[in-house]
Amino acid sequence: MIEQVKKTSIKDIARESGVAISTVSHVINNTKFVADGTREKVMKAINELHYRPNLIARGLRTKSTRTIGLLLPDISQPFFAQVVKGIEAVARLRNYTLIMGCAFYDIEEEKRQLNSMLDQNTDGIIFFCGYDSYDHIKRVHDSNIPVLVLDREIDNKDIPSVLVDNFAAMEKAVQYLYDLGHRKIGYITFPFENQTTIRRRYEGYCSALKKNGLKYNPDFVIIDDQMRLQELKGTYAVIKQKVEEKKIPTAIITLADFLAIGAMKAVKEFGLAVPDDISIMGFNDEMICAFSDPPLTTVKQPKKLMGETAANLLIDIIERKKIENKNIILDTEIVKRETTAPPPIAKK
Amino acid sequence: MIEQVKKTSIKDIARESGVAISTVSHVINNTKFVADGTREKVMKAINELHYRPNLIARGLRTKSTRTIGLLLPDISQPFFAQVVKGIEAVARLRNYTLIMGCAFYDIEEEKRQLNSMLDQNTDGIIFFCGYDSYDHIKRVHDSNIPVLVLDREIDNKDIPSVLVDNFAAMEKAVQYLYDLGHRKIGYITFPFENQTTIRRRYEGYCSALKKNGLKYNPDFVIIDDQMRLQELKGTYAVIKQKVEEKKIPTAIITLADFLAIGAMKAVKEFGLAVPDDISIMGFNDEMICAFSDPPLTTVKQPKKLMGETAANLLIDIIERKKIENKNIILDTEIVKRETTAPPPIAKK
DNA sequence: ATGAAAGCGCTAACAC
DNA sequence: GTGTTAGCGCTTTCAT
Repeated sequence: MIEQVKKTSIKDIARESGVAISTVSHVINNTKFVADGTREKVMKAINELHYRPNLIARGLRTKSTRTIGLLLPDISQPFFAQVVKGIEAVARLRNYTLIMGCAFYDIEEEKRQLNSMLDQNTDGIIFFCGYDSYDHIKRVHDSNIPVLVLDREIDNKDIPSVLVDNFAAMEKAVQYLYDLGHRKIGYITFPFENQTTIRRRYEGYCSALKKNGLKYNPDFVIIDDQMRLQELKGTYAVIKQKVEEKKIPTAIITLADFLAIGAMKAVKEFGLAVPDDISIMGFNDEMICAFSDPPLTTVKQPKKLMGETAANLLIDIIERKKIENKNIILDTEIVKRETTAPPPIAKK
Repeated sequence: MIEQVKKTSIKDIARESGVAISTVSHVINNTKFVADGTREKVMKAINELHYRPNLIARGLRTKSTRTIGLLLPDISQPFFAQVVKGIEAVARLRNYTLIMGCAFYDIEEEKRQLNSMLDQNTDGIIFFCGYDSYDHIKRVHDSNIPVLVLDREIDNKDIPSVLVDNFAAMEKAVQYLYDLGHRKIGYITFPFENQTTIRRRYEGYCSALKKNGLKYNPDFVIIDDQMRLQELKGTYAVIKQKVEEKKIPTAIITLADFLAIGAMKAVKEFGLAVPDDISIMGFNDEMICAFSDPPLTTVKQPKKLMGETAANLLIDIIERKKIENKNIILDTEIVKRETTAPPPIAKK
């Protein structure tokens, strides 16, 4: 049978160095002055016995675990993974441990995991994306556990947040296509009843049309749920059908790059050239965008920065640093590549 | 100043329901028979006060935290993220919490994070990929903390592992190209001094050449480090140069899909058609493979399954279940798409 | 400058 | 069937 080797504890160090437990604690934590000689004896014992404080015991005592919880929809999606990279980097740098859970847009699952993180006494929690849902977040916030919402809009400005201005980003993108000469601009999105970030992009699209005197044409707008879990395949299938119905705008902008890449494949199979016959634009600036054929014009979200900003803000709050602004909005930028060009008519 | 609301503890439940603390503990954990009436009273109090056991306190007492640590190179790389998805799913299902750290192939960083996980008393640790390095893993294993290596070969069969047979996989892939008629088969890889998984693929490549009486031609083999951190861009740059030197095989196989996609772009820019002039083959079967232009032939690693298998095996070990085989090898399979075809000469 | 001891919330051995 | 209590490893108050 496996037998756990007993780890050395603060007691062992105290005995070994001939001082009291509390003294050892004070040299470890620098929490009181300890005479040089004593300190050295203690350090010697610590090194010799390879002592490392038990964080669980410390956590029980201090109520601080130096742990942050991260709730997100799905780590396997590149956008999420890249943001998480930023969070992880800062957590590590600032000496926090990251606990991660994926909820796959299931709000009950999210709550379940939230509870299990709370049970672990995480020092703070990041709600990264996921469906809109307010109550459970507010409840945690109200019980004075630091929380932060990342890429997930909620009205309550009391709750710290890190967001991108999705509305402005999409408005800018559509404006870019308009300025290129496009007047039939299509939009592809998931349904967005429960996801404000996605709805904001849609509203940005609508707003840009309006600003430029363009009429909203439902034939050019695809709102479909089958794309959500299968961004590439789903979009491909949906576009295939749309193209057959001959309802084709001169430019399509999508909610996310993978939708754009799926769309591009479908469109090309119908003999349409990108961007000569139709312009296509994505959103996110995934790594792959530079290597699609042709390389995809897109809107860049500062993924790593989003993660870093969120982690830093949350940890600042946990550590009760002074916060100037707890609702941070990050900028996006259009990355022009080769899938966008003036429409065919304009060129003639 | 923020004031933590005191959480309700087992004591509160005992008082509220008029029983002893230990009784409450027993109803929570089903660890002794408790009379129905008493149990009900306790449950009532638990529900009314929304009591949830403090896992930190329990962990201190029981030495079990229901937590598993995961050390990996970089969560932002799709391959890793997809495997992690499998790990996370199983951990969640079996009621374990996942602690994650990225070490970016820095062995010192890996050790640092390992230590911090150990400090947190994780019940087990998964070493997922990363550079070869044995000692720190062995040390943990020897101190009877469950560990598992995933996609990271080490000789010691005492240490549980989940691997893919990289040697056989690459051999099969090269054989596939050979059978298509190719006799000049190139290979693109990172250097592999410290990474057995990557070296195995290379050895599989060499072995397949040999088996078929082909001579190893250094002109067709690219081993370059700049591709590691910038798989797409790096490969693109490297290939660009190679093609200029006119050292072009009729088929190229790569260590990873992104290398293949970078290579494809470079090759196409030189006016070479894929697969008519040159066949290209990747490794991993990333989601994007089906949507590159043309869709990429590749070797599929069972990413999610790797994660699930690893998590299940580790947890089985943690829970001291009976293990039949603690060194699991998973199969790969060739996914034929449209970047491979007989070589131009063979077609004439 | 150092030590003794209480107590964080829980489990489990033991007593009744 | 239920209660009492020691103790997990640590921090922190209070004495000395």
